[in-house]
Order: sequence, then C-alpha cells, then structure tokens
Amino acid sequence: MGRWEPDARGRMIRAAMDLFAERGFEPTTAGDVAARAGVTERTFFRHFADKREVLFDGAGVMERTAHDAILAAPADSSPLDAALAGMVAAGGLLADQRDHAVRRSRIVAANPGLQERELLKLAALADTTTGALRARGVAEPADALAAHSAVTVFRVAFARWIEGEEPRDFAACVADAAAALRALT
Amino acid sequence: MGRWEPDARGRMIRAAMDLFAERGFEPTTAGDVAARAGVTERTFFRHFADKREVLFDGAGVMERTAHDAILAAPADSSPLDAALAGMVAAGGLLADQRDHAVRRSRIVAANPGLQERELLKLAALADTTTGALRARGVAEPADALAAHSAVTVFRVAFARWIEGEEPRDFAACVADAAAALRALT
DNA sequence: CTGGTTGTGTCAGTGACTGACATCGACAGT
DNA sequence: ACTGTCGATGTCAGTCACTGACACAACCAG
Repeated sequence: MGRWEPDARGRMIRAAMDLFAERGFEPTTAGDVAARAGVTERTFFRHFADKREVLFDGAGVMERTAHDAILAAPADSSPLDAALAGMVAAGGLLADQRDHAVRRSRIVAANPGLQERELLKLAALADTTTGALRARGVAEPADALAAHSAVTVFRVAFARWIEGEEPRDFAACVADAAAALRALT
Repeated sequence: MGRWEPDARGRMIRAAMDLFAERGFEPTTAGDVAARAGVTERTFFRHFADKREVLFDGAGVMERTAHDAILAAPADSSPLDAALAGMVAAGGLLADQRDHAVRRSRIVAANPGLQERELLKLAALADTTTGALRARGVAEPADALAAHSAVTVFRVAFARWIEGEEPRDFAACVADAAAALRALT
C-alpha cells in the first residue's frame, strides 16, 4: 500500500532480537515484532515460516559455506578433517559478530522451543556435511558419523568460543574440541 | 462426568498413531485424536504437553534406562564404552516392539515438526548420558563429546536396525556403528 | 456420610498461522 | 505519457493449537 520502506526483513530480525531479549520469546507475539518493525503481522509471516525462524536467518549461508569448504579441503584429508574444515569455515562467518551471537544464544538458551529449532538447523548442517563428504567419495555410514562428529565438535567449540570474557579464535576452539574427541580412544 | 474408562492415555496414543499414519500429522487435529480415543480435546492436552508429544511417550523411560546402565557399566570401561552400554540398554526397550518402532519412525520421518521433537528427545538423552558419565568421574568436555558420539551411534544403529526385512540384533547394530566411528581415525 | 483427591467435561479466550483479495509503487513496452 | 505486469504489502476472515477457570462424577479415607 503506502510508501514501501526497504530492509523490512532486517528490521524484523532486529526487532525480534530486542523484544525477545527484553520480554522473552513466549510473551512476545508475532504482532509485537511486526509492529516494532513497522509492518503487519501478515508481512512477518511472509518473510519467516514461523515465529521462531526469525532468529535463524543465517543458517542457510552457514550450510553453504561449510559445504563449499569441505569440497575445497585438501584431497588427502581424512573425512573427519574435511568435515572439521567445513565447521571452521562456517564458524568464521560469526567471527565479526560475537556480540550478536552471544545475545542470540542467550535468547535461544532461555526457551525450549528455540532450542528445538536450533537442533533442527544443526541437523540440517550435519546432513549437508554428510552430502559433501559423500561427494568426496566417503562411504556410508562413515559419512554420517564423521559429519555428526564434526557438528558435535562445532557445538562444543561454539560454547567455548562464547563463554568467558576475552574473545578467542574460533578455529582454535575447534582444534581443541577435535583433539578431545580423538582422545576418546 | 459420565462413567470413567481406564487407559485413556494408551487409547490416545494408539488413536494418534492410527490417524497420523492414515491422514498424516498436520491434517489430523488434536480433537480428531481425542474423539477417536473417546475423550475430549481438553483431556488430550492434560495428558500431553502438545500434539507432538503423544508420539514420544517412552522417551523418559529410555533416558532412565540409559542412565542406570551407564552407572552399572564396568568401572574400567572407557567413557565411550560406558555411554554405548547405555545406548544398548535403551535400545533394548524396543526389542519386542520393532513393528511399532518402524511405524512410528515412518510417521516422524514424514513431518519436519516431529523430527524437530525427536531431535529434542535425543538431545535430552545426550544430556542424561553426559550427566551419567560425569557421575563416573569423566571430565569436561570429554563427557559431552562421548555422550553425543554415543547418541550418534545410537541413531545410526537404530536406522540400520529398522531397515531391511529380517530383524537384526540391536546390540550388534550398535557394535557395528561404534566400530565405524572408531575407524574415523 | 463427609471431605479430599483424581480424572474428566464445558466454555471462553488468546495467539500462531493461512488463504483470498485489493492496493500501491516500480518498471517495462509501446 | 499510457498501460500492463510484477513484487511487496495491507486487510480480513477463518482454523487450529493450547490454556485457565469452573463444575461434576467417582473414589478413598476418616
């Protein structure tokens, strides 16, 4: 209708982060988020499949980044090493947004429904990783096992990267977690 | 009000399995399930936190079983072996219900929302496993890494156990998947 | 037979989400 | 400049998941 303001999607994402952080996820209605972003509830649901999805906008990019990095890994890398290279690349996208990542994971940690969605995104990352390993010639079920192991390392590394005060190198966190994984015998 | 019929919970679970298998999960309303079970929608939601939960009734028992089995594992077992013992014990609960498990996983596989819930249950199993390993003296982050690795093995083993025609031994499936995991280097 | 407890039905209400339809601005093609 | 299509949005009505408040029936303990 009236004048069309650009970046509605970005405004909704920022509005959602602010409101969810202030009041919490459940008490905030989709209409609240839309209103703060200057759009209607209907527009919100045209951009995001559901209320939770507004917090997971970058998931697709991370998947593609991991996929490409795995295919670009040295040919003599082991499946696990190749998958871990994908995790490092995916995590690299967050390097200059640590504050945003911290804020986001606090919101997610406070709500079971959001954790559920996060698990789905991680599962999608694992599936993409599995596919990339397959393209490198890794057979079943080693592809899936290496992929899920890499994603588990990613989760541990991410948790370590976020906690504490002074920022650490994400790749180093991945290396540490991977070493701990290999030490399991 | 009227006469009270026993096992309402069991009837709702069976009704849900039947209806979800016939029409699918989304098109079936909570009221449909309740009606087939001979109760009202309100009663359905008194027994299950939400519409999805009706398919995950056994999750809590599996968690407790895994927990106990991990604590009962030989003292000289490695963390990963102890965690795997928990997975074998948890999977053992399904031994005499393979048909039910197959039916259920078909329903879950057909709906993203249900997969999401399944991931949450598996994450809860991983958390319980982490806690049990901690009680055995396993330190961070090895506890979480071993727990998630074991749950990943569980998933692969379960998939193998369900596919194909003639039923295989679940413990053997776990052993195979665990061997593949260790072969990752 | 009295009171508490448990499991249920009824009813009203909120919020997530969807489909159908109209509108507005931009951007061709003529 | 005229017109038609296209993309993003607003409006409206409707379904369904889920919840709180209240009442009722069976049961059990005293």
